[in-house]
Amino acid sequence: MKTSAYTFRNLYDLEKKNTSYASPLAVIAHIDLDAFYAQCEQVRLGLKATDPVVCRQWNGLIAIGYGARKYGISRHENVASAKEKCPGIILAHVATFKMGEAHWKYHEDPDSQTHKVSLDPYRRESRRILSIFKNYCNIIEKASIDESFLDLGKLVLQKALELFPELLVNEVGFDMENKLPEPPKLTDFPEQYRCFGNEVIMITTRDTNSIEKSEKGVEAAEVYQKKPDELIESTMPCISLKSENFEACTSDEHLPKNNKNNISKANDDEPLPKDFEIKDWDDVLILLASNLVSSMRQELFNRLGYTCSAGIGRVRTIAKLASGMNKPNKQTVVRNCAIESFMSNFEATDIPGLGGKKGTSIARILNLPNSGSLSILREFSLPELEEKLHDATIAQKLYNSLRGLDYGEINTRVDVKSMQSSKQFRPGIKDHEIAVKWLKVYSGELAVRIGELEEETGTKRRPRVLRINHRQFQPSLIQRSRQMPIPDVPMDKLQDMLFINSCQLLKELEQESLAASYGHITIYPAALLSLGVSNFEGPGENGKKIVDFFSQISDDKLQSNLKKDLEKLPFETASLVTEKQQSRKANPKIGPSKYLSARTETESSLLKKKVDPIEGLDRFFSLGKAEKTAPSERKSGLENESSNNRLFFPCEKCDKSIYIEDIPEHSDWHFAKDMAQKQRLSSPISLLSSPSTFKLPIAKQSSMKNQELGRSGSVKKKVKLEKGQTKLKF
DNA sequence: GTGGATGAG
DNA sequence: GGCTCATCCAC
Repeated sequence: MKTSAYTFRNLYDLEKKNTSYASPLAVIAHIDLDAFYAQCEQVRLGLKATDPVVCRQWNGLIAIGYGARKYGISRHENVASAKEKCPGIILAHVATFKMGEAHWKYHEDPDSQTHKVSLDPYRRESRRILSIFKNYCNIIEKASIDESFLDLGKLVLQKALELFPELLVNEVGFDMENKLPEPPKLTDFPEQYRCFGNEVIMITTRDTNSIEKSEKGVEAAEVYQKKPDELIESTMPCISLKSENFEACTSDEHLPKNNKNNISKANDDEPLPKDFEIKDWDDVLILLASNLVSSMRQELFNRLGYTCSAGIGRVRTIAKLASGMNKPNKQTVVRNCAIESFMSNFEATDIPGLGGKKGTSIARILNLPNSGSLSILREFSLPELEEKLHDATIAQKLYNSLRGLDYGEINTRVDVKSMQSSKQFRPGIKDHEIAVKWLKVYSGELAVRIGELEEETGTKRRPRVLRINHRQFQPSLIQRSRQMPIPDVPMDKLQDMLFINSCQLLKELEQESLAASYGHITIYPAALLSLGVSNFEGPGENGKKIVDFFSQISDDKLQSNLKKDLEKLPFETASLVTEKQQSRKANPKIGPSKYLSARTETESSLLKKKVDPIEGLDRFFSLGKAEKTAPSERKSGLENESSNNRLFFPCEKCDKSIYIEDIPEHSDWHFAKDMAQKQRLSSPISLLSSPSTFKLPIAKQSSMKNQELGRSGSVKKKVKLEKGQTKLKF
């Protein structure tokens, strides 16, 4: 009688979140929505999965539905060639913001000149989908908008204990290091679980039939595919959910057919492969897991109409690679005994995190072939890898990955670290004014998303850093960004605060460019303008990235390693460094460090005087709450736009009308005046009510009436104060 | 902290 | 290949 290779400890480790993923009996699933954006559009438009739907962004295609792939349409194609291949193609354009409008919408004929892409609909669907999975499994990590990892350990353990009472531990003082009892035969298995579920492809091995690779101890993979109609009824833990009103697609032949009325006992006519044999308890667990995932996918489809592909295996890497193997609408199960042969299907660069330069560097250092690299890689011993890669940690991780031993936790909460709203411009943005309008759109989008994040997590989470980024191709490729701290403001003021500060950052970019080029060239035409927030503060610091197991490999490290291996590299590296240094020197007047020190100085001096940023901002925005005027008449620059479509405020101090994007600067000017301080280059909006201004009595302010506007010299249109408009207190 | 680079889809 | 998003890392 043979016993299990696993211990009771291994099994019961599955019970707890912080040990389950590390058990050799761990069961991890990776779920990946099929052609997600395209499928979202297909569902939104009430189409069938077989319809040729593509998701379009301007004239490019960003997702090709599987119905359209039949026509040979792929990414990297434009609308014209897609139409050619498939005249009946359904081109669904992504939702867009129209310049100047606060909310995205599915515009009829969006123009990249006047519209900006919004991915919000997909984020929303992503959340709905995830919430379905969460009803089954609470250890779930959202890896991206269309991917998630699940730790199924606890669920399959529960099921296994229910089905196989011999696994229960009743004795006091039982030694958990004892081996598990002999695993059940397939025939001992309850009939309903004697399959893997719907549309499952099992990666297994066959002892009897080992081919050439067997000499290296690698078994040949055998692929077994279940037929689509073999879905079984799940008795897995599942909260009963009321069905939603999705009706399309249910008749589609490509999709799972069954619902509660149409369940077949799976194994009646089509059992598991004849030579499938439960080798050990890991097979039992993965069988249960596969059934569970099948049910989850089924429920997702029944309720929301989405299909997905899934991979199931011992670790994240395996699950991830497996989910990509068979698409769409299939799940791939990798038994532990098949890991080695399974991995041989891939290249080193297929391993998550090694897809780019890092993987290439490693391949070069280790002299890996273009194909079959993973098998070769596995021939390196750990010490060899350590020696060649000059990094024990990386070597270990790589070594483990190749063998499916790279146990990684499933992080229930992956904290968002940054958000960004950006857009590229084909003919570049031509001037400041247009740029400001886009900043308005960006800040609106970001504010909404920050709000959604807080709603979703139920906790207050705010970004602390605001960053603007710009790129231009004339005269050469120039890319610059500027950032500043974000003050804490109430949610309803977030958008305006972001907007005003982003305008300030834009000005800094413009000035820097001006200074750098002796006044002749500005940042326009701008080929890219983006606004991002980062450094979220709030609860939780357990964020771990999904893909990047190899993030610690610094390029420099790899470069220096390459240096040691390849003689010629040092020259390249050296010349690169020189170029960088030179480009910095080309801008001697206003270097980043100067900005940095100037701003820091200003801030700290203000902070010393204990200016409350929130109070300051409240004051700044107080006009929006003015009760003296009727709501209908109340007008502020924030809600009202002047004839030329620019937002403006009247300044109480000098009675001039100031465009909103100029407010920070204008305020700066007053501040500078008051403080007799010239150095100031920028300040976040929270500091607008600088100490002196903040306390200035009205009378004193009027004495500044005739002062000229700020240093930039740009022309400010004077606008008459409208009826009922409150004066703005700077 | 700031700015640039990289990875992924 | 263009576009968008997110994160990491050197300075």
